This record gives sequence, C-alpha cells and structure tokens, in this order.
Amino acid sequence: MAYWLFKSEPESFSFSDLQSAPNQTTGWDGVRNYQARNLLRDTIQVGDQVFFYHSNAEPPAIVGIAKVVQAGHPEPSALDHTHPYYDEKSDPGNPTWYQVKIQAVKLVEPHLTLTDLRAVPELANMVLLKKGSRLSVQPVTEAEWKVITTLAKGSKKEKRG
DNA sequence: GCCAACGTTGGC
DNA sequence: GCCAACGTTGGC
Repeated sequence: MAYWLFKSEPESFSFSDLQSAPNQTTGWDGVRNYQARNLLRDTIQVGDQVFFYHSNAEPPAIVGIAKVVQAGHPEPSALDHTHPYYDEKSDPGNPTWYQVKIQAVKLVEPHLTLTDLRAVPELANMVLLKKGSRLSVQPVTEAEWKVITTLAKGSKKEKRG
C-alpha cells in the first residue's frame, strides 16, 4: 500500500464536496499534467491512502483523508464533449487522461496548514514543501504519512484538553 | 493582485 | 533539439 497527496482548489472541489458526493466517492478528473497522469494511470492502487489538500485556500492545508477505491482508468470527462474538461486532442481509442476513484475516510480537524507542516523537521523533504512544487498528485512516504497522521491526532487531543 | 517557478508550445 | 515566449499554479 502506498500514500499520496491530492491537491484541489476548494472553490472547485472541496473535501466537503467529496463527503457529500454519492458514496462519498468521486472520480479524480481534470488532471492535465503528464507526471501526475502517469501516477494515476500506472502506480496508484486500490487501498492506497490519500491526503486531501486544499490549494489556493486560506489557509492552504491538509483537510481530510481519503482512500483509493478504483485504480487508474480513462477519464470520462476528457472524452465528453459537453464537459468543461473535454480534450478534443484525446483519442477515445487511446485516451490521454486517466483518473482514479477516491472515497472520503475522515476529516482532519483542525486542518494541518502549510505553516504547520513546514514547522516539522521530519517533513523537510516532503514534495509538497519543496520550492516550486506544483505537482497535483504527489507521492507521500510512509514516514511522512505517519508523522502527519500523528500530528493530526495530537492536535485533536490538545483541543480537548 | 503579484510574481516565482514550472510545463508546454512552436519557430527555427 | 534548442530555447524564448507563453500560460498556469499556487503561496503570499
């Protein structure tokens, strides 16, 4: 099992949008970057876990956890000429764009902001925190996953006490 | 709204 | 195949 971080602008699709979707599940469509596409198509597997990150948000933060419920398959939106994500250059017989399906697992409350994450020495090499990193589907190491989920539990405890 | 960093495009 | 120009991302 592997770990990932998916970025989304909350104005376009937020974690609460995922939670209110049928089965709390959605096809992760609209990815138009080849490096991210390759991960969606070739690498990400059912059962993998995903941090749901809000970019261009105030503040930018990890806001939830999701899991992969269907591995890579051709993205329907790219082949639907009525859809905003339609790509006329993609050949339906050999589609360019792929998606996976994810399902919400739980809210991360309070959110783990970018500032919170930068403050953690163990996360110094995280892809998200690298300067100029724009990849919208990115790998998370097991060590990073553990540190971050522990942070999430810790801050919950603090709030209670 | 600004702008640095990045990915893609297209002329040559 | 190089690289300048352009468009996009995304933090601030």
